[in-house]
Amino acid sequence: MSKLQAPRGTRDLYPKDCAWRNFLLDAWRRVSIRNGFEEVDGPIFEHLDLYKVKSGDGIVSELFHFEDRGGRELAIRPEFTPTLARMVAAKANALPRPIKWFCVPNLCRAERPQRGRLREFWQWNADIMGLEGATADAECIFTVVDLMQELGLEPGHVRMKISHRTTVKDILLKLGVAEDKLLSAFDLLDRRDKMEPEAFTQAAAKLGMEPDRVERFEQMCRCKYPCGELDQLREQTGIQNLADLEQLDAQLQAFGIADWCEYDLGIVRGLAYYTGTVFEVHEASGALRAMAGGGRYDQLVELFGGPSMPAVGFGMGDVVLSEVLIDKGLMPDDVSPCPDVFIVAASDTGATQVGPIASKLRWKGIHARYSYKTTRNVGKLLKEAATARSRFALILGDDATNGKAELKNMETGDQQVIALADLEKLVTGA
RNA sequence: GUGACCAUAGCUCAGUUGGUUAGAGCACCUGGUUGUGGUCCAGGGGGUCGGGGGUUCGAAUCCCCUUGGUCACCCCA
Repeated sequence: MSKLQAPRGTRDLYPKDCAWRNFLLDAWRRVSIRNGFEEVDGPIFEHLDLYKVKSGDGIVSELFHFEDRGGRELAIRPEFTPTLARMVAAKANALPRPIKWFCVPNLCRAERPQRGRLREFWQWNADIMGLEGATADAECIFTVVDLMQELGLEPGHVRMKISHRTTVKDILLKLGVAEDKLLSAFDLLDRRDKMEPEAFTQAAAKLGMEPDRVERFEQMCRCKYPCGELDQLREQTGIQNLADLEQLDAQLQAFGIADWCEYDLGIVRGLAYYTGTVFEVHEASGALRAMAGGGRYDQLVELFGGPSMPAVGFGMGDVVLSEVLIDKGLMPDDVSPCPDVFIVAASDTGATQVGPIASKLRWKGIHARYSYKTTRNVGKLLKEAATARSRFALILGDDATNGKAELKNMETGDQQVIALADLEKLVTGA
């Protein structure tokens, strides 16, 4: 039995589960497309080396890798970004700018599963490449907000937390952190919640901060600043010119999503990777891990052998998103496709017409089902139609061979005798 | 990868200090005899108690290993 179980951290998607998965993927695609992104995809496995480019050798233990019969080291994709960068780098000069691509790959990571994290999952990625400036950053953030809105989430449910590398850098410098200790300071910022207060203070002091500045540092990284109100941040940091963050702030307001967003200088994300704006979406209470994360990473394409090209993008996984939607009561009970018509044979004569009518309907693109039971008990058959969540039930009696039958609207209960010639029209409402 | 807790039917769970053929609800299937549905009633299938080994006259129950789940650490690209 154990050998026949699904591997750790994977999911079997039964019809209802698969419908839920598609419900999310469909929303991702719908939102991507209306925000002007084009769908791409790449191989489900790549050369292992591709993943070392961005993340170093340490990444190897966290992904599934294998050797093929020719001795090539390969790995199942743990993320899509390297593939994306490779694809862009390969045709950089032929692609019209800006490049706006999205993808909804399934990814595998060899990590221990826990709440919100599995070994195989689906992740929505969208990136804008070849465009500098806060507009592109804001457009990515808008796209994420658009998705949340599409799924019924509200600003009270989730928070878009935003920070900016250059702004935080300026703040750290002003607090007395030396230029060569900046990375360590970012690291400390990232880990602050997992540290004892004394350890935090000690570590901060080591970076060159005076005791009073350590306190200000801690205050700043715990405080949240509303989007559209940067004065608070100016006051607290004593920095008048917040540079890039101001431009981003203006764009977020222009996109009309300020009420979803707040600045949280504790948002750090991948250290060596992001170069400007960084953001994460969290469930409002902060109980779960991030639902989505992204930011600007202007060196990425170059890193993969392409030309220098600015880029901003994000990823959103299906696991935490599902948890939040279920938690908020926003996951529909059943999103499986409903039949348009369920055909019921109420007599032996009617039964002879089930096949011919079903096939005609199906050829017209109508979702038609019928029962495989032999019973003529209409009650039982209607129950089956109801269980299948069919919109209509077509009841075929002895008149079926004369071109007549009864059509029942399963929602309203209305039932009328119809000419089978009118069936398609009645069912499609055309 | 490290640690802690957990594992009985498809799902949610009972199961006395180790003691006869391991139970319930929901779900599923079949009937309620000749045409009206998400309620009824009756019946049925389904578990070698995650798997393997050990202790014992006897193990769902105790011990070890293993697989999976949950949580934290690592990591979070």
